[in-house]
Amino acid sequence: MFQGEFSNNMDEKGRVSIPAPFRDTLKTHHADGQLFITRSHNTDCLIAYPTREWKRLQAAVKEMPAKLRPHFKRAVITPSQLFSPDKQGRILLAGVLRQHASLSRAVHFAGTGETFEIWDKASWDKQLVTDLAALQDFELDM
Amino acid sequence: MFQGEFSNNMDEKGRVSIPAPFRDTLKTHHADGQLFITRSHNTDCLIAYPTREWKRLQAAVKEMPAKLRPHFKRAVITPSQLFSPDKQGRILLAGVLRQHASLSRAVHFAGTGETFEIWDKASWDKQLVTDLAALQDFELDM
DNA sequence: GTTAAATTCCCCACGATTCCCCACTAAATC
DNA sequence: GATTTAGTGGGGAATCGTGGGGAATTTAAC
Repeated sequence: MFQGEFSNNMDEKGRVSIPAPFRDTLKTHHADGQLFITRSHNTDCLIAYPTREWKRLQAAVKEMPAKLRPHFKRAVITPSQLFSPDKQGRILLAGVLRQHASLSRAVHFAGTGETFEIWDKASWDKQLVTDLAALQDFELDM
Repeated sequence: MFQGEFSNNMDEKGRVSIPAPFRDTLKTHHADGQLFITRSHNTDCLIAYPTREWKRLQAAVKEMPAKLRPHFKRAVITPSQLFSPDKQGRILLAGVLRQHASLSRAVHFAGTGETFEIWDKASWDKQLVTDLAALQDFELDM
């Protein structure tokens, strides 16, 4: 499980450390240790899928409304890149992906269970304000 | 049952002791002794869920209005941190959580039955004034 | 095709943080 | 008053994030 929030800094070369807890789950639960990273189709962030989840996504694409499929393929499947963290646990995010999430220096990692998201810290903070505002009057009954 | 109020001090390293009575109930009523700690979605405090209650929360997320779900996931589920108190019964809260509750030194623990809340002492005191004011003209009939 | 420049990859190194253990003090219990 | 328990502090080892150097590879330029 990918859980928790972590902020790391991207250096001048464009390298960012994957948070250690995420590396651990990747290593222990996902044999090949590889990550497919692509853009989110409806938020300003990137989503990292371990191989198993990436396959599930591809299966889901086949099930989605035919009209949306080409859009989704171009927007999400095509720009995806395969990563394996280097010995220091870092990845090098380049070009298209970095731009889509407006990544500059402060990079925010957010665990979402089977995958995790990669945000620019400022964007995340902004999003969080919106989230909390939307929940202000919500009462959870359990 | 988590019941009562307790104040402990966070040290320079960011460690806080869980009040002994809470540790006891955790140990006797919750086999794994683990705590999920996360943001409260509508108050300036943190909420600690034993595993069983955490599962109930996750079930509740599936039942909540679809519009709110992504907000709730980002604001509450993602930042959650899993703890098992160390040998001294302390935990080390991550920056994100510490900030949400504005925790500095005096940390206030408030039992709420199946879960308990973690407040900055000053915020708690302030909240209490509001609570009492709101109840000023209320007559309880029972 | 050859050379130059830029990029990427791999390794080492430093500083900060975190984790784990031990110790002290004050309060509670017997 | 002696003994246990709770909260707090600190030291040292290990881990993590981050910067930088240099080799290797790719890309661009002539």
